Amino acid sequence: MADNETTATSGRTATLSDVARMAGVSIATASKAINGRDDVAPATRQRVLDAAKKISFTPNELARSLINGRTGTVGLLTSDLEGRFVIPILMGAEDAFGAGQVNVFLCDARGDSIREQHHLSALLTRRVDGIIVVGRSTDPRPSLGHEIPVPVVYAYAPSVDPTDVSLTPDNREGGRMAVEHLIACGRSRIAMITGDPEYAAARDRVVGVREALAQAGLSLVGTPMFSEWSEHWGRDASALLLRQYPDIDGIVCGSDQIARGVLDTVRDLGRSVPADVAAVSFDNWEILATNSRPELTSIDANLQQLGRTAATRIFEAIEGTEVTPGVEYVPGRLVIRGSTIARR
Amino acid sequence: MADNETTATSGRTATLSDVARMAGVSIATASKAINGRDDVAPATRQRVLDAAKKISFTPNELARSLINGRTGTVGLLTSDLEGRFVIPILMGAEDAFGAGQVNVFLCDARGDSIREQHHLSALLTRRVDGIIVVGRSTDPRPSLGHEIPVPVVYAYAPSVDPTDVSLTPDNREGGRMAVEHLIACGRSRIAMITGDPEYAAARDRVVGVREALAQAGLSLVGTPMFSEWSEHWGRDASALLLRQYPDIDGIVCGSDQIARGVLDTVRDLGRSVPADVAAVSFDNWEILATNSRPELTSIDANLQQLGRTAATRIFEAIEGTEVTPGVEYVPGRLVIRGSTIARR
DNA sequence: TAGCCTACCGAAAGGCGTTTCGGACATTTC
DNA sequence: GAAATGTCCGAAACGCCTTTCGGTAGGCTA
Repeated sequence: MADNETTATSGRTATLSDVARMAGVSIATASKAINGRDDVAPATRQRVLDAAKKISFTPNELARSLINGRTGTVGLLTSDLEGRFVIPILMGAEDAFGAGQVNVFLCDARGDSIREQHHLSALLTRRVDGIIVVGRSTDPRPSLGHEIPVPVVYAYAPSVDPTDVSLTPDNREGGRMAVEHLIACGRSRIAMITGDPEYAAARDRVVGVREALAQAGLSLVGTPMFSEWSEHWGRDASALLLRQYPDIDGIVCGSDQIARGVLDTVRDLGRSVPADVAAVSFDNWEILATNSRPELTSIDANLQQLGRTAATRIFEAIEGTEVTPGVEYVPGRLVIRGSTIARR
Repeated sequence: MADNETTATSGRTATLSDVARMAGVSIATASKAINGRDDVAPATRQRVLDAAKKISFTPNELARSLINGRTGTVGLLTSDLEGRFVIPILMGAEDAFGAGQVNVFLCDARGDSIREQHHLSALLTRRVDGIIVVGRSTDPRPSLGHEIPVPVVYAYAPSVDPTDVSLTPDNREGGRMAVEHLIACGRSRIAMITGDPEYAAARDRVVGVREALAQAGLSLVGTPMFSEWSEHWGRDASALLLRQYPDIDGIVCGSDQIARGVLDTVRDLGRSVPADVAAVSFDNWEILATNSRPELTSIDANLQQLGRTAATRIFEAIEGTEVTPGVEYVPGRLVIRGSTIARR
């Protein structure tokens, strides 16, 4: 009677030995039966499985991990306060790993390197199989170093160390895409308004813009306007620009925010978008891009793809495949909306 | 010679027995020395600590967890595709747990209950100490049930089951706060434009708005305008409203997006914000609220606080403290900006 | 019938720590 | 000088599972 309490709710969660006892087999056999290994008679296996189901047994991953040295977990170390980049990257990683196969520890370092270090050691102590580091801009960031016993991939912000593995959006190619699209829309008097020149993203996109223009035998109208990533600057800069060069028919905006400011000003000046002036921007931040009038044509950085690739790289490194170090540039994707092509 | 390879880079990460061997003590003593327990002579302890540092030993959390039954991990199960709610909640939780003490598994169910179930069992198999479930709206969501062997707290979206522990923003109180602020700003002809009436958030806020108005001897101008959470609707609804009731001097907007539409229309109609019409909105989504002209006065849902509280509840439940079930309403916070008070 | 294979099962080691408990030795106390 | 007390350390069990390896029983061959 005392020992008859073999039901599910006995003490805490069921263990393998509970199952074994219930099925009248040894622990070893129970393990083999549950894991689908041979050397178990069909009838025995069924008995074990029934018992397992009855007490809703789930194997303890910790013990498993302890044995095979793999935890099936990955750390995502971010400094992206808003989660704007990290969430798509997380989703991409989950996709690549296969949902439920791998779980992700998300740690927010909040731009504080002490906190980052703290989280890093916590992740290592938990024996994650790999680490993805997500920066908050596309500017290169310090490396975590090479003392880390698991593979590390830098996403969004590349590592300054060329021997690390980094993935970052291809801003230069993005600039080219923007211009090529404007040209395809029949524009030729193209200007550029962008954000803080301290940002590599701002500078790289200008480079791409210039390249594409040159390739088409054109050049930028005026100089690229650098200042800050705000609607305010978009408004001010476009006012300046359109006053000085009234014949502008296309504007590349460094971000969706800037583009929204530009749209406001263009409308205030009595011009129409896209009929008179077409605008392309960057980021494709849905909340901004699809709520303006007209909606914004924007270059999406393909972050989910970036996350998938990051996860794949981690995977490869874990499997022992040689991963070539360096920065890999992930191409963006042009999302066409009303700011360049009038809806019918 | 063969066994002299006791340096850090021998095989893989160092284990406790490496430390013990190096310090010339037993594993038990090494453990005690490192964990600061008594029964170790100061000199011995130092020897062990030196050895540990030398080979940069970090205890394997998995083995630890296996012993004491606590993993120091928490699952954050979200359906919030954009990460708009989940990130502040994550940060709040990290704060409450103490950075590095507890790590958070972030799982994105993407609104798919199959995937949610998948993630849930993955979390349980990893023996998380607790689970926070984050919904994507403040509408009640299905319970995960009571079969789960660890404490569960529902954040943002409460559980439909009143015996669960839920935390959700106090939208009703938010509505009151909005109106009280408008009244304090000298407004008395107040209307409301909000989103989809299917959302509890939309309805609850209206209730609060009505209460506060009644308390001041006022009533809503017109009926609350329900439709969708978009700038577009904000524009259309405010145009309708201001045509019908030209003397409106205050508008409560159901979201920042709606408010931005309202701002556009008010300006288009030649009125000024806040001089002629003041506007208060909800969410305090920085990107929207601080980039409009004027900037938006908005009710912040205090999500970080909500995350902290959720973590605290989990903690209490883990510690065995009795947590009273039911829905706890977390008050918002009025953030005053230019849409209600002209900047000097 | 002896010998051998095969199919199935279980004992035990191992992974990495923590904790209990008892032992060895030194020091005090009467 | 014997007993009692203390200090410090180590053997071993434990947590939960996987895996190796040896053993048993039954069936088969010669």
